[in-house]
Amino acid sequence: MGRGKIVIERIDNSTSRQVTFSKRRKGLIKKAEELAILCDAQVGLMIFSSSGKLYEYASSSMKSMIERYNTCKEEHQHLINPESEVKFWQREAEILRQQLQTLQENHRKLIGEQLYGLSVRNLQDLENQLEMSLQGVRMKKEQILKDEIQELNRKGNLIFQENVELYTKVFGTTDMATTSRNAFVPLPYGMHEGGHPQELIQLQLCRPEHEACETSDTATK
Amino acid sequence: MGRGKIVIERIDNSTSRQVTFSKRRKGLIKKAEELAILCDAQVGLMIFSSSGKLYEYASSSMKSMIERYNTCKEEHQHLINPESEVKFWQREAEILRQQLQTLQENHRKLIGEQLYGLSVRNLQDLENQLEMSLQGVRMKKEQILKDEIQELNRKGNLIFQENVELYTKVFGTTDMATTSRNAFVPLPYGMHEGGHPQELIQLQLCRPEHEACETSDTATK
DNA sequence: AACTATTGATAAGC
DNA sequence: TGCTTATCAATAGTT
Repeated sequence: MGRGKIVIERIDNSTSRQVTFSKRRKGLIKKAEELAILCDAQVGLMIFSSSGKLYEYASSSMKSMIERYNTCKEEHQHLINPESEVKFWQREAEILRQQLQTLQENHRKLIGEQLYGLSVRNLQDLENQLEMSLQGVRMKKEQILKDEIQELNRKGNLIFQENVELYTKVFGTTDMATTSRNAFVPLPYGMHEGGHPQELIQLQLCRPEHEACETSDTATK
Repeated sequence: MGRGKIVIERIDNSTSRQVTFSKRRKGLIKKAEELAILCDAQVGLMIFSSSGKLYEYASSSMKSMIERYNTCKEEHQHLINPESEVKFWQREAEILRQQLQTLQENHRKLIGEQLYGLSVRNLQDLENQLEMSLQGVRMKKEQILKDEIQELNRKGNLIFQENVELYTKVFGTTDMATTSRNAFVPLPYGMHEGGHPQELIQLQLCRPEHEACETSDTATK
């Protein structure tokens, strides 16, 4: 990805090696960070230049990365001294406990418990947040329902067309659509060919409470 | 560098997060290796997927990398300590990390992110939960506002009475009190003679739009 | 350090 | 997971 293709081998010219190191190191760290964020991963990266200078990136902390690495590898070969290791893990647990508590409190506030000590302003923010969330959830729900309906309609159409074909085979006519409309139950699943576009209209998503109430009201009347 | 630009933030959809993780991990390791070769650097890279699996690359060996890292950081004092203690704290941290993750996921769902893969039923529950929360928050907010108003009125009354007393002392009559009492609302802070009691009347709580709707709904039911 | 022509990486789709 | 392809991003070489 440059003006020309290059072979991956040690760059002889020390200046351009240096320049390339600088550029690629930056790119590598950027990509490491992106991976951590995008994929919710824990990434640790350490780079020693040929002159011995250390560059590092860690999505959490390099120390915890190394600890985790060691745990994972079960290589407790004292890569970090044991006493400070105990302290490290104690601190780690403390931090996690803290985070957990904060999150729990947030959660309680969010679900409307533990509202003591909040200002009107805070409550207003919370209210807005909840309304947003609610909107998101409702949109998602409606989307699923709409998709389901569309799928049902699609299947219904297929079945209807099959019916038409079968009818034709049995009676040698395509009249079925018109006759059955009068004779039997109306055609299922919003057929269109020569059919009842109105029925299709009924298969859409209504707002729950209101319309439900209204329809049942008018029905009883 | 794909079919479209993407924002660098946690990918909600777990499947595509997985896929992206796989692709980018590969790319990252490749670039790490290239950097090491091209620039004669020592590169160590460790990646934990969100599910906890470890992937690593090291131009030499990870162990030597870590040792060099520690040396570099001057964190290399070896002391002896029961390993079991370390393990205990590691387990503790792991448990906490787990809890944190669970809670975070719940939280994300609750605030309407990460709704992928939820059933209509789940979404309905979520919606109900959110509505309940919203109600709680709104009640709390109203309570605070009402309390504030009451407090203001109380203070207003006290000040008014003080004013009456002062007035009496100065003019030797309680006339002012009786006249302004005809206006029947207690006088607010720093009111002057013949003040504007109407302004106090406006200090009551109006129901916001939504709740007005909801209450009228439930009322009709 | 900039600047771009190019190559390389990868998002989306299957 | 792997393959394909249209696009975007990284960067090699140059100024």
